Amino acid sequence: MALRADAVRNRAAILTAASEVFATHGPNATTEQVAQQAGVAVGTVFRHFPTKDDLLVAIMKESLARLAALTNESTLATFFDAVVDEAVRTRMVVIALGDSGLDIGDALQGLTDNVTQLLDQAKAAGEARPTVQVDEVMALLTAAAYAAQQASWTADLRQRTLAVILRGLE
Amino acid sequence: MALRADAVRNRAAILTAASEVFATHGPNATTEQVAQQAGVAVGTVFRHFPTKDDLLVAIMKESLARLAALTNESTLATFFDAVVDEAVRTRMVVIALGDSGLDIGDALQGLTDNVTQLLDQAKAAGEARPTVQVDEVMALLTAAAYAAQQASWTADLRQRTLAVILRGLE
Amino acid sequence: MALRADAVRNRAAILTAASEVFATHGPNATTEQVAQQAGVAVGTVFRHFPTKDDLLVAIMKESLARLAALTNESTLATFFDAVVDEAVRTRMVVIALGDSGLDIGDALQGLTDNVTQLLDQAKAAGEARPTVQVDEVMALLTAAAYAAQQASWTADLRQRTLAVILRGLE
Amino acid sequence: MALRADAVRNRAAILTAASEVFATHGPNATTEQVAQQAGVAVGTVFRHFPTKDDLLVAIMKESLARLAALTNESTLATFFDAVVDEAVRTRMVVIALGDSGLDIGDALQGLTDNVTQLLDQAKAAGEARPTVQVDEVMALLTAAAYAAQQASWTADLRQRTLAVILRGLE
DNA sequence: TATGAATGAGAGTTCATTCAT
DNA sequence: GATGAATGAACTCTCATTCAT
Repeated sequence: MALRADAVRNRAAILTAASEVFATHGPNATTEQVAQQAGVAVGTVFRHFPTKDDLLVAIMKESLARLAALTNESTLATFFDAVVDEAVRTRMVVIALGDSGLDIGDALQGLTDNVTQLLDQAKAAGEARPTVQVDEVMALLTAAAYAAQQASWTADLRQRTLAVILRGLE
Repeated sequence: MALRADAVRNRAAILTAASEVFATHGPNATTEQVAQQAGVAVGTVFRHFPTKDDLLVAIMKESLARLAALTNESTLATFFDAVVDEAVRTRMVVIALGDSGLDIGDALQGLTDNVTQLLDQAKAAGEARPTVQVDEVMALLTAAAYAAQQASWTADLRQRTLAVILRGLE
Repeated sequence: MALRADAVRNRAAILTAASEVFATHGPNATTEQVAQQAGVAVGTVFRHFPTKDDLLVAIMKESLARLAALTNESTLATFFDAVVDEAVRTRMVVIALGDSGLDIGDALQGLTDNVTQLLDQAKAAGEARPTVQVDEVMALLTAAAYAAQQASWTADLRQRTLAVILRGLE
Repeated sequence: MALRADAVRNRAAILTAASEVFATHGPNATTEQVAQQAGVAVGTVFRHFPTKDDLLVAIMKESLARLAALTNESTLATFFDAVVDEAVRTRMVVIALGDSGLDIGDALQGLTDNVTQLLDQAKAAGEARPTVQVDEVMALLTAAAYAAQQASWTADLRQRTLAVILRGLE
């Protein structure tokens, strides 16, 4: 139990490090790089995440969970913003939302459930037309997340792009 | 001259092969795989494209050029469709349109010019509001191309997603 | 004293576990596996046996000691049987008897002494010809132990193989 | 075809090197060691033998084939000698004859066939009793091969040990 | 003394790239 | 120009051993 504290701290450090490293260098960044950034040895990374993919999956799920948690206090509009924020911070969400071969189906489903509620609220508020379905909203979120990766993406461009999507949903 | 013909044929075969291979297995596919698919030896691939990145760049530019050529006979709506088609065929465009780190700036600029014309026509036809700028259209094209990668992307979902975007541009 | 009891119990548990684990998975089995089987943590294994080789040596010596103890109530024939039994139970004896590089010289010498007596008795009983020397008997024991490892080794095959060797000693 | 010469030479060099290295350091010796001994880079070893196990299997089969070839000009007695020779030269035979998890079943069967003939001849010549079966002869060959590994194995000891076995077969 | 997390040297394997033929 | 074998740096993962708790 005592040692557990260190372990928990390390696990967190590794996840944080992994987020940063993969965000900066993409998913091909080395496990070694992650370890260094986290200030631990490679072995420690592998003890916590037996496979590089496990690590990837973990940070993706974290990202998705973070987003799912936000849906409570969001409208569809602010949620699009949040997704873009997350996508900019960790390049991973986009891979997560997109079609990686990694097993994150459940986390994705969880998010989809929350987005469904958001969509229903938006419909009730007259901000989304009744015919809109969740899957296209998810697709558009993915799309927005992806577009947000561009280096040239300014605050202004971002605002204009999201505006188009939101207007399209009405 | 006879050899030159072979070389030209090989270059084409390699590009075709690369498109297929990278479309199927993603950009981490092996140069060796490309060579096999093209029916040549690895050395030949490297003679034509000194670097794997060169090969990647080449097929991206091809994709972008193909799209640029289409703008003549397109409206904004049909062009979105075309981009999605190309994105589905070669997974590369999306990387090309997106922020890959590869040097395809010029090809991208060429496409942007053509899209500008398309946008102007759309505005003239009342299909895009006057305030819309090219960069957000490019962003949305990228976004659509990306969303199109999903395995779950059905014809119906595609239609609905693009509809949202197009409606948003009006 | 109370703790000492624990320690003693642990040492025994580790040895037993190691026997089973190495018998099943060969000498490349992990120290971790041994620890789990013994129901202790790795650290404990290393406290008792500073080196994996030490552990290997310990269980080998145990095996050899077990066999040495048996010589009192054996004839050459039944002893061959006993060695084969032990070899089947713990894959280690065979390594022990063979040329492992591990330091078990003394234990081996102890066994050799006992076998010498067995051989003398056999000669007296007319079951081994006078010219036979211990070293070839030891070699044949090793050989039998090794042959016994085969997966295909049936009770019948075993009996026939040992019969040949025993007949050869007469 | 031209390069093939180099490749063939390398393949042979690797096999030879592997034999020596594994004979000296056992099957846990590194692929890197093999490569160095062969005077090639690791990649070359893996090009010829995609897996370390493939390499192991290859030299085992070579050994077994070498032995199988010898049966033509052997009697049971001289064949035992030959097996022991081979076992001393390459530690691998013994592993091959024994129960490795490696897939050499066919090569082993091939050898068994030849030994069957040798046994039949021995029976005809009155040097093996009619009741002896091949499987125990194979077991004894394995056993002899194994015993031969001992560091202490002198020419004299070897002769005496094999004599016991051969006498037992009569 | 026991625990089990951390270490880090290595092992097997891959792959872009080079170069002899 | 084409071939495909060779290269070797790099990468993922393992495991004996150490050490903080």
